[in-house]
Amino acid sequence: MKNNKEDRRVKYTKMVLKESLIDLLSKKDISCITIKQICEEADINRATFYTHYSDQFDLLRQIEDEFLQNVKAYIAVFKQKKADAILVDVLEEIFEYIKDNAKLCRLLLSKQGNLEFQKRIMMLIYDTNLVAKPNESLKKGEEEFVYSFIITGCVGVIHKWLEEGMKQSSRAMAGMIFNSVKKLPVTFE
Amino acid sequence: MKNNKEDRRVKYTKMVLKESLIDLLSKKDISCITIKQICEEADINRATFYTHYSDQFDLLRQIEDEFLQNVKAYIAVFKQKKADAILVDVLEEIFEYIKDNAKLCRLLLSKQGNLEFQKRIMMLIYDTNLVAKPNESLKKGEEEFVYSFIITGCVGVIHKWLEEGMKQSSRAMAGMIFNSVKKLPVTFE
DNA sequence: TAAATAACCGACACTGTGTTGACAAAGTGC
DNA sequence: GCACTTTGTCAACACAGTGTCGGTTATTTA
Repeated sequence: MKNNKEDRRVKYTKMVLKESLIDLLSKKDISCITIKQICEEADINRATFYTHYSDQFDLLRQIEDEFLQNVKAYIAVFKQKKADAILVDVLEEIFEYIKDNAKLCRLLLSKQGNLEFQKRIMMLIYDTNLVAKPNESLKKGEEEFVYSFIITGCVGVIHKWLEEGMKQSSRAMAGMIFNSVKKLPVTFE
Repeated sequence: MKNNKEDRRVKYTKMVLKESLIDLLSKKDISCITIKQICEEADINRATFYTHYSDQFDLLRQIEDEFLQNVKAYIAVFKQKKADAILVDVLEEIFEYIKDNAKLCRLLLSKQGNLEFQKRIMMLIYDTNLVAKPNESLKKGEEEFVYSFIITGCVGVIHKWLEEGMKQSSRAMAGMIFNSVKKLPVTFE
């Protein structure tokens, strides 16, 4: 029985296919990449590709899944380690993580990247309770929009930061976001 | 001589091709749409498509161009008509315009839509001088990020509003944005 | 009405797709 | 070690869509 563990061969195949796609994505748009190309680059038979993924988009989706899973785990560990960490510290930590994974982040947020990924990031931040529910000063219904405003705003800033080569320090970025957001009618944990 | 005017046949062909693509986009992702489908739906010969556009993406790009051009002209007219209009009024007007063109807006900002379009909207707003340069309370270099934060934040809110069926009035949305943004360290015209 | 322009049509070679069945190689449980 | 299962490989297949031809027909404009 193989239980929860994946076959080593499968692991290898998936790994090289992912690497291959990421490599190709830095050169061209996802919709211009053919399955044939991915397989040639990875030196994997085309038929094998189809046993794991339905198409390029499915493969990309799973790369996204993995990335988001990592971020989630990372934040969880950090919050556990420093239970009393204030928001600006958490933000700095997130910017550090992005810096460490700059290549992949830049790809997933590239101009060809779709808005669906942005939305998934929003859901993730929502799940981690990083930002608390907006306070009672807002009318009912409004808080959702302010929340949306903040998260997409943050993603936009991160995008810009990445595109321009991360010249600012993680601390500076965290401070900037913190200062902007604290003025808006929401509270933080 | 045809000078500046376009042949009626060309006009018609381009029009039906655009309509066809917009129609198909509401059903599936741009990269799943074939040129053959677009032409069948528009009842235009496939060879004719190639005399005007290089591929689906080129056609979509030109749809975006046209839309952005309209928005720009619209804002210009409004600002001229009411030279002393304050920001919240301009915002309301923009939300009204979006409402009137909800179908197309929703498509261009759909989850399959790419971030490139978001960027183009940002540039447009920048060009119209709707939001003035951030004030001197910010360190040099920071203002660009705050600006980016606001615009992407706004686009996110508009996206959410459209996706959820525009239940709030244009005035309410304008007020919400206005109240959020005025707290951030920027000035407005 | 005549010349110019644009769309239509059928055909072409070409590339990528998704699936199949037979076979080889690697991993698993005993 | 062994038998058994899983996985990857390979060649071949029919099929879709692509981009590009010339030749023809229809429409527009002057």
